[in-house]
Amino acid sequence: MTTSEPAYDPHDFPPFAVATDIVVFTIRADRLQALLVQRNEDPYRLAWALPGGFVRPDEDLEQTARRELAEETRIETEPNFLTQLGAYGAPDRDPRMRVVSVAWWAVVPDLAEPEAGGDALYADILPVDDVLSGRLPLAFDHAKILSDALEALRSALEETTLATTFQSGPFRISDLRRVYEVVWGRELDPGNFQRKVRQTSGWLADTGETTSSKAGRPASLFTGPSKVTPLDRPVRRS
Amino acid sequence: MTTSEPAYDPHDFPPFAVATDIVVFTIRADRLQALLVQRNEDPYRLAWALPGGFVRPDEDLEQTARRELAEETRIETEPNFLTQLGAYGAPDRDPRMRVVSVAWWAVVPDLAEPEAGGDALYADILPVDDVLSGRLPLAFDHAKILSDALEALRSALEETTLATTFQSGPFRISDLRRVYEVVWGRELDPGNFQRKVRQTSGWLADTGETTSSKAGRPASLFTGPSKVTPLDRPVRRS
DNA sequence: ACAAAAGTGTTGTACTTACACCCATGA
DNA sequence: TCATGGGTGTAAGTACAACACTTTTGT
Repeated sequence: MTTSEPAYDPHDFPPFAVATDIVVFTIRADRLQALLVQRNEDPYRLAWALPGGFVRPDEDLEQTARRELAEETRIETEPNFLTQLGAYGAPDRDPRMRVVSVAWWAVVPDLAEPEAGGDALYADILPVDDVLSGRLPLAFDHAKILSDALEALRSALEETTLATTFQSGPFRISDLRRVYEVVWGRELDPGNFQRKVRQTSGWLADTGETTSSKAGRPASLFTGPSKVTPLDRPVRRS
Repeated sequence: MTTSEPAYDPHDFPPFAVATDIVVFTIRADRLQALLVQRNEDPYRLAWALPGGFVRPDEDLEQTARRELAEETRIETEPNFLTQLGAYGAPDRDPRMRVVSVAWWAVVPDLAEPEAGGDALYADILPVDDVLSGRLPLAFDHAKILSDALEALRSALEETTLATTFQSGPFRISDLRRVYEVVWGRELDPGNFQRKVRQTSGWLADTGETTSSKAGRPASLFTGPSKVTPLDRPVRRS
């Protein structure tokens, strides 16, 4: 065996830091929004950023993300609440030192105004559009992470029953359709959507309740599955 | 704002190391195989493992993976050859120190017997089945990484034109079908598969050549697209 | 009665599946 | 001639998109 390179010992080099960044999606006012925090530390002090922070020595990666989310925004979550998006580690992504960040994403029903804590000055829920269009710049490479998370979300709506997790209680089929329309930025045929989701077994459970509607015929109310599951046939996006 | 937690400075703690692990799939002898190296260092000295190694201070994550692949197995690759699978960072995954590893995967046509180099004693191409069944144990959490990469590969065959990248030159449609059958572990109808891939525009380019067949009617030879692209309609796996 | 939203019917097209069958070659 | 794999034909079944239409409520 030949060894053309000298042995590399990670102890010889300045340390890496490992962090997490978290994208939490919700729908409010018929727009897709994400939970953001205003930084209270340099670099990017006062800039908006994804919640997140450094992994501690004996901490699991997902646990870090859940802890930071709780510290910075008071949102408490279950294990497996977050889905891993990937690792972001360009050498220059943090001016202080080399940081590799593991990004996660999740969906929550519309929630109470978040409370800030930890390293965050404020926590707020802001439209994803505003970030992607550049009107709302984010710290570090967080706009790229948010953009990648959005694609993961759009794809998950095609392939899984995830959409129901945007709902906090029993919902109408048109509420579910609205989720698709908001996330995909495209209108869907109400009749065809109705059939599609009703025919998919294991997705909706009819509560027997109906809305006392403000306008139009009352709608049946449904609940989603207890766990997000893959769909046999996708809900076609195009 | 309240700060219930003391500020955390990553410099206060023992450093993390960031590494990469790489899954390279190929098909040989009608079996799905992966490139593995035999470790020449503790821990897990002499055990089989995925190729990979530590990220250097000024190195991009994908660049690390490509460099390690070249050092350990002499396989030279282009940028964007690798697809990121995710980050693996359980606190106890490496007994020496805290290591977070970013995993990548890729497909190559069957290749010459790989040459070992760097930290690897040997490099070889071994059946994925043998790892997943437990007959061939791997170091660290590499069996889990390989299993996750296999699922990503199976899914990519459904949704993209990736299958052609298993072929080194012009190929028959039945060669392409064999890729699906080997990766999915399931036989496909030859006639229907033929129509499906021929009708998908942007996938196959007819070279005009045919095989001088050993048995049966000669087959047209095709080449794949220059870039892997998503399919409008998936090749259904189930 | 009218507006509005829920939900069902209908029809054409596209795709999938199973499997029969023909085609072109080597032995 | 036969065996072998390449490739096409065909028909049933399924799914989807477009859109008309009926149902059930509030005003």
